[in-house]
Amino acid sequence: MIDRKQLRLHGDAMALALAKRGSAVVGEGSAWQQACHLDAKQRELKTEAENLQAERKKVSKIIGQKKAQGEDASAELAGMGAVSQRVKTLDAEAKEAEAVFVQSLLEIPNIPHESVPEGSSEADNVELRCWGEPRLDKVPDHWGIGEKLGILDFDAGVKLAGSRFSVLRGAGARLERALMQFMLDTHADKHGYEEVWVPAIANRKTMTGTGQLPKFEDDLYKLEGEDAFLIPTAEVPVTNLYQNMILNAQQLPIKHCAYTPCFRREAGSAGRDTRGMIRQHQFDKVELVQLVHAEDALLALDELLSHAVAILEALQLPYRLVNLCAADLGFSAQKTFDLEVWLPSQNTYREISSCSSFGQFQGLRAGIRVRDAQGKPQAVATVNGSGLAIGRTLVAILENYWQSDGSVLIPDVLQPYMGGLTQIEVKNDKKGEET
RNA sequence: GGAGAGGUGUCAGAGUGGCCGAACGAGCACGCUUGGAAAGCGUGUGUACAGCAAUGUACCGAGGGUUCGAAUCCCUCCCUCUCCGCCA
Repeated sequence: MIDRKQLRLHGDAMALALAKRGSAVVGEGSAWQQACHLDAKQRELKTEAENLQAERKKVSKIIGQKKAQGEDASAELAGMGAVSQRVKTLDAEAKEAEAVFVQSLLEIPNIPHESVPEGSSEADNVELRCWGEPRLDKVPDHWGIGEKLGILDFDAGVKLAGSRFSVLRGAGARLERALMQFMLDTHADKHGYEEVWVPAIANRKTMTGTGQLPKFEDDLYKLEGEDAFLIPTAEVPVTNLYQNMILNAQQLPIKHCAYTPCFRREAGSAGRDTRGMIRQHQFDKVELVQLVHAEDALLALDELLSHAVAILEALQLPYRLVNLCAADLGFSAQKTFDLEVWLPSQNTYREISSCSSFGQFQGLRAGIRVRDAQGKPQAVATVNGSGLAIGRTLVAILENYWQSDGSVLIPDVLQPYMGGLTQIEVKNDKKGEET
């Protein structure tokens, strides 16, 4: 959530910065315009209601005193009913205005940081650097590789749940688990993150705290009969661990890593990546989350990014680092670096981690604060990123470690987690017949 | 799922219509005391919004209602605990 005081004091500058995301964000009928319009109205109503309440409080006190002393209070009592009615009306109006105001505030995206490149689409994202030697020989799609090895089964996923679900078998399932363990161990033991294990279901308030709601309800799986959702990322529960808390300055930085399954409806991506494991309704991810002082946000982002990078480099997967332009920035993000892994079958880099700073945006929404030097609570800044998306990492390993005999080598660092297995061999087992 | 109890400030815990933003205590901070510490004494100690400020208003799980006036009475919902049932 953007800061309402900032909105009032520096509205024009904010509008300018927001427009980097696209003119519609601050255009006619936008939440931005509504918020600007409602701010003054909402305050006027509140002031009026408060004044009347003060009046009522004063007179009520006198009535109480008089009655206590057995005096006649009918003079004061007269007309108070009407005042009370008026208070009720005004108060209701003020509350309504406040609610609508906050609602529109919640629909305004974060303000891009000044270091975010301008742009109108993902084509304007800026490549910062590449690492590793991209493999340029002909490599089959990961689903082809996986099915030959008998470790990927998309038909089974469809049968059990529907499209965009898959089943891992044998060394594939083991590889998924190995990646999870390797990533968590690395972040917990080497990068200083405290591991947490959290629910994969979050309620509306929690979803609002990190910015998934109210705008993106269609992207979430909602639970029947309950006001709760399957989480699209561990960011949601992990960040909200500190929802409505005032932290001590010494507690920061807070660094958590967590594995969770993630659930996304992929409502807007019909037809994209329909084959394979790239875009699933359910996928595994190890997430990194940091809560820091506002002024440390961008430094923390660099640090967190290096932690995600460390996993890619340990796995010897070629990648490139991209600075997202304003138009491609997520709703809550202030600045985002994407890490894209090389997929030889597609002859391109594909996103495998997204590391963002949210500034105080989530801190303001979720009510996560820390006392400053004066003892006043200030919203914390949040930073998070994938470290990494496990399914896509598995895909990258299949393609980058594929050998022309059809087998796939296991990266050195994963072998201990695979029971010493050094490669996955082609299997010739026949599947049963579908009936 | 059934029955019961309960949700008050950092914690513990009073408060059943006005003198309650809220007792007493603990904790914490500062000061005094001390060779130093403990004890003791004193002072202070919530959040949000509006305002340059003085200050005002709101908040006793959430939302409604009754009343001139609600932490306190009524209704709805949420959550926690205990017992029973079911269950990985």
